[in-house]
Amino acid sequence: MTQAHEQTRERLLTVARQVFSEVGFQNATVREICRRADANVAAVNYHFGSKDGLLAEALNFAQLKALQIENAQADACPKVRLRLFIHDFLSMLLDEGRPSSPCQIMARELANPSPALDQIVRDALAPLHDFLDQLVHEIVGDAATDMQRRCMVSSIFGQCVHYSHARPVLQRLHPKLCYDAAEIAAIADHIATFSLAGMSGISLTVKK
Amino acid sequence: MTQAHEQTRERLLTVARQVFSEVGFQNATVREICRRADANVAAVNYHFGSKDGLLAEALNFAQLKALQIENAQADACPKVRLRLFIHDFLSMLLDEGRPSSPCQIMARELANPSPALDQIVRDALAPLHDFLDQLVHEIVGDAATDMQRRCMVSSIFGQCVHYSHARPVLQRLHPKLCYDAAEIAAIADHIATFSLAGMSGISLTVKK
Amino acid sequence: MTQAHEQTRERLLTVARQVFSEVGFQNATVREICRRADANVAAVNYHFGSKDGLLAEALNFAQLKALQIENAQADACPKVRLRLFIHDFLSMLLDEGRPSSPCQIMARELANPSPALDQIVRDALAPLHDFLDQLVHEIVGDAATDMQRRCMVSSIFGQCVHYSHARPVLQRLHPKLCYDAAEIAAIADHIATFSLAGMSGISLTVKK
Amino acid sequence: MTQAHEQTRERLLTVARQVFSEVGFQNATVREICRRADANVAAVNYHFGSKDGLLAEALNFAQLKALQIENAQADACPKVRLRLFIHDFLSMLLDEGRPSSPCQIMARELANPSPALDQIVRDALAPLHDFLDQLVHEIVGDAATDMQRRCMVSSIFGQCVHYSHARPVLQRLHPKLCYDAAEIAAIADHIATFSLAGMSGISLTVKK
DNA sequence: AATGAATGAGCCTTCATTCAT
DNA sequence: GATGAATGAAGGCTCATTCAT
Repeated sequence: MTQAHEQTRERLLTVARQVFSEVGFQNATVREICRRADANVAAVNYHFGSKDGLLAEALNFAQLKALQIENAQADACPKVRLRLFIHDFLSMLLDEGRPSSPCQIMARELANPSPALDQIVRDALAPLHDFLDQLVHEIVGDAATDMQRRCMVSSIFGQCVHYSHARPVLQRLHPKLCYDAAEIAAIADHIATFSLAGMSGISLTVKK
Repeated sequence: MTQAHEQTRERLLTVARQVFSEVGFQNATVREICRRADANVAAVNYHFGSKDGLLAEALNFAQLKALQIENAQADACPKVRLRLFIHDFLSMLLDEGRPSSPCQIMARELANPSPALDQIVRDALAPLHDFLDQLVHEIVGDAATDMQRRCMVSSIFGQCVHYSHARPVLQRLHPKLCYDAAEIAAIADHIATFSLAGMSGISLTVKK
Repeated sequence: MTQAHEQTRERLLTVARQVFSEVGFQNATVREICRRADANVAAVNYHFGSKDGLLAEALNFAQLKALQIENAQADACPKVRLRLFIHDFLSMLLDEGRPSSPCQIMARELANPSPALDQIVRDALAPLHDFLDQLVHEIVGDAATDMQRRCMVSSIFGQCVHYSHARPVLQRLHPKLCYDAAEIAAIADHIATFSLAGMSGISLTVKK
Repeated sequence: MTQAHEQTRERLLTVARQVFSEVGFQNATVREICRRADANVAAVNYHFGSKDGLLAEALNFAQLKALQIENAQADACPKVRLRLFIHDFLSMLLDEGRPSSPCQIMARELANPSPALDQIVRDALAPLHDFLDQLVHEIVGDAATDMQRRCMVSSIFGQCVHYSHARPVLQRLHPKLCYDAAEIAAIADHIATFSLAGMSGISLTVKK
């Protein structure tokens, strides 16, 4: 029955995203994923060929791409669009309510040269960097060089990802920390204001 | 001869720092470390009790602490001191010439709650955050709230660490990338200028 | 096929009982058990979770319990029942033809506080001591104190177990020794006669 | 300095007897013995060639032999001498105050075909069985066959050793159990009375 | 003579993967 | 098509023993 087949497959993907987000790809075990998906131990290899194959399928960046398209088409000035994008991207990275966005897995695997890094770069990071570069370009104009814009993009992206990476540390430093909607909005607001001022500061420096 | 003992021990620590930096603590195997250090498989357990013990010893943050003390005593205005610190910290994180600074391991383990994360937070991250918070305080004065300063610290720290984390990604995006002294100086300069302007922008916002 | 599963499981249990009987739990290696059972090294952990788990399963005292129930319901005077029980119990302990009765493992682990000693005491030794105490009570009546009956039980039990424990020694002292059915019957007869007379002797002493 | 040499050697033997008594030969580690004896890790191999060699030296049955000679020369009837011997032997086996008598090690290694079993049989068990056989012969005369006397010896010896073997079990069954002098005397008394009556019972049976 | 650093075989266990059914 | 029993490589660790000093 092809329907049951598809259901198992989807259940595996959903569970895999959760588990990969929680403990990382390496720490995740195929057994645990299959157990939680109420599937056979061999199901992962059967449906996806291998654990690596499961990761590759689990990393679906459709939402992230949609975000960029929607943002690019938004009827707002570039600065506001950046502010909006940071908020939406941070939500994907931090919101515990989300169904374990592939972005959270991406963040985890960023620093751990995982078997899927090439794919992640190709499908998510390169487009995302291009998108941000374009947005930054619209904001700072031609005042900044390519290299400078590239650094600004890294600064913005780095700040966002840091809150995902450093969550275990930040929770130790500030035990009250809890990534609810209000907190995420506050962080996004900070990063946006900080970054817009930062970009502006560098543009001014350049003009001199 | 106690010298041979110490030499083996140091060789193990040096190799361990390299391997931990390269592949992370979890992926590192005791066998590989001993092989590269030209020591017996049991050497790690003999000298450090366990793989965890080796990690604990490998994480020596003396250099990082010295950096903070030196910086605090420097005869320069806070903004210049921040600029200097960012440069020195980035050097620890990125310079491939360094003997695999414990800071590089720290960066790797940031997001991977390793067995030594509590130690890392206690010995390195908490003091470092306090140090940066103080420095930011000197720069922005009382214009910013505690919460705002905390966010500024995360923004600065996050940008720095990102260049360490995302190295595999950035090298794929920009194949020419090479963290030599000049490149590190340029990055440090960017982060400092960006952040000082960012802090200033937030302070102004507050005053309104 | 679940049959293959069960067959492997049973083969492992059978071999494990043999090996544990031969060399003791600590000296037994999982590798040797799996090798003899013609199974993979990981089979023990797969089927029983751990070496300890294998021991726990190998210790099945159903036969020993059945022996007690059957004996308690036998239509014979207490003295005859004791004689019968000693014979049956000794058979379990000594008969080389038996599939390495769990009782033989029990005897080995008696003095070696193994991870399963609590289980052994709970499931086998405590009920067995209670059973013997009851039987002794029927034989000597109220002439003996609780403490005296307890000592009688230890004397009976100790004699039986000794032939299991000391087998390596006795075979060195008396090279012709061979625990065949006739020999076991002779030993059981001796222990029973010796013990009945011993109990009687103590009861008489008490009355004085 | 030969004196220090001898002192280390003796300290190792003393500690080894304690450790072997406590945890058994197999569970004992050379490191632990050397640590407690305040000696070098290599001391055992240096002084005794190997761990097995240490066991061989630790097993000194002089006390046990002295006991037998003294008992044989005692001015008392055979039955009283048996009673005395059982008491003295039990003291060696159970008294925690004693400097870890080699007999306690012997009891532990009885059932565990240890590398020193041949030596134990030759030096301790064979003479001891001969001694008991002689004593039993004096008590029952020629009424019992060789085989019967052999069984009587095993019954007596088995009862004694059982209290040593089964200590971990007996302490679980009767938590108040504590082998002090009074308790040991009581147990010895029981075994003696029980055994004398048992021997007598068998002798009578024979005559029929 | 005596040390202690170093050895390497071996232990139990975990895990992604395979294959007969 | 789908299962789950079975696989085997590899991991961290322990321990008696060795050998240069």
